[in-house]
This record gives sequence, C-alpha cells and structure tokens, in this order.
Amino acid sequence: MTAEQKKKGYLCEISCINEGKVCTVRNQMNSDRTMTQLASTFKALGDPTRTKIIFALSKEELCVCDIATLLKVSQSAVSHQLRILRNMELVRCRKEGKIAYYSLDDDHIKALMEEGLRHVIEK
Amino acid sequence: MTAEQKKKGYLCEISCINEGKVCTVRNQMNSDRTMTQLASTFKALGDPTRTKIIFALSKEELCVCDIATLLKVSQSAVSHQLRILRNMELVRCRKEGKIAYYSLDDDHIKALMEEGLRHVIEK
DNA sequence: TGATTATATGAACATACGTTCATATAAGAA
DNA sequence: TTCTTATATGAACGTATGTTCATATAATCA
Repeated sequence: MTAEQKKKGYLCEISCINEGKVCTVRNQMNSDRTMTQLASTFKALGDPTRTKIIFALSKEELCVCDIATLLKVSQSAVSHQLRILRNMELVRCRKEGKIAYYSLDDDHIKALMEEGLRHVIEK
Repeated sequence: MTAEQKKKGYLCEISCINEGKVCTVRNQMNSDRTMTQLASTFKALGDPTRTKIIFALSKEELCVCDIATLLKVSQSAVSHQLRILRNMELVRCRKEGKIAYYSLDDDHIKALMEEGLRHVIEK
C-alpha cells in the first residue's frame, strides 16, 4: 500500500494505539443491530417536538389535539411525530370513538426522560 | 375566523378535549430551553456512529484512532463526531503528546446508555 | 531540519428530516 | 343523509446531517 493510499485514509491503514483496550471494548460491544436500534431510539427522542410529546405523555395520557394545544404545534405535525413514536414503539395508541389517546409504551421511556433531564439540568 | 381558515389549521383554532390534563402537564413542563437542550442531548446520542462511540467510552478511555479501528470508520468521520459530542459536553478530551484521549463527561451519559439498552433489548 | 504521525476541520455532496398543505378516513351530531 | 370533528397521511419544500476528500496543525522522530 502506497503512502498516497495511506494519506487517503484507507480503513485498513488506521493504526490502533491501545490494542488491549480496543479488544476489551470489542468483546463487550453489542451487535450492530442492537446498537443501531439504540441509536434509532435516541434519535426518536432527539427532536424538540417529540421530546415534549414524550414528556407530556410521561405525565398524562393525552389525545392528539390535547398535545397540539399544549405544544402550540399543528395537528398534522403532532400526528406525523406520533407516527414516528408509534413505529419506534415508544408510545401506544388507544381509540375511544374518534379520539386517539396516546400514552408511553413502557417504563424505560420515562426513566430515559428523567435521566436525560437530570443530565441537562446539572449542566 | 372563517371555516376556510379553520380548515387550514390555524393554531388558535385547535380544540382541546381534556383541558384539565393539559393544564396539569403544562404546569409540570420544563422551560422550552430545557426541553430543547434535552432533545439536543438525545439527538447527539441518536446516530449509530456516535452511539457506538459513547458505548465504547463508557467501557474504556480511548484515543481517536482506537475508536476508528474499533468502529471501522475513518479517522475523519470519528473526529467530526467527537467534536459534536464534545460540544454537547457528552465527552471530554485529554491530550497526551499528540494523542487525544476521550472519555465520558459525566455518569448520567453512561446511565442513559444502560437504560436505553435495557429498553432496546427488552423489545 | 524535514518526514511522519495523530488529530482537527472546511467544503462539497447525497441523503434524511420536520413542517406545511391538501386531502382522506371515520366517528358522531344534526 | 349531510355536516362537523378528530385523526392520519402523501407530496413538496427548505433545512440539517454524516461522510468523504483535501488540507491544516502540532507533536514526535530521524
């Protein structure tokens, strides 16, 4: 491999300074699939509208228009974001006539919010 | 306000079904600034490369090229992502000669990772 | 000194994202 | 049935994001 290729950052040329530590971590690392799902979960929480929706639902079960009122966001925007949260299984939906009531899907979500808030408030 | 304006979703026309609950949540809601910072924190964790970096650093202090080797990602990509994590105060940097060692900035980050992993693994 | 090594960063690119707008669906009221 | 209300969703739009490439900086080595 030439110096030119090296300069271009070919992956196999990256040197590793602390091989032991890298090995240790590699053995503890979860599957790529798990880590990607974890990233997706954080990403789903990583938009201000969705963060507020999750926070709100950690306090009360609410319908779409309640959330829209609370957050001062359009019904459509809320609905789109709820779909993302539903697909990620962060929230669940209960229909009562034409009204859709949303709540958190499991307790880890609330715990995540609380841990995250503690971090932010401490800074 | 006309039916036409209503149809267009003007914010002030959004009806609220459970006013009491909305009030309750509003009183508990953190400031917009805090919620936005919380969203930014989750967002920073919400990319597969960064998630893996944070996980790795929760196990060992590592330098840039160690991380690049571990994740099979270019040095440049790692460096860019580390800057984002540094700016968010999720990781800190310690220089030893020309080598930059990174570690988690505080314990909440590790707790977030663990809580998130528990959620993902349970699903 | 000049070469090498570890890291940082700006520009460019393709892709992904969040909102709005228009409209669809479906339940309830008149 | 027709009108209204609550929600869902596709398309379009501008913006943001993550990587690569090229290069800069700064420490160490020969």
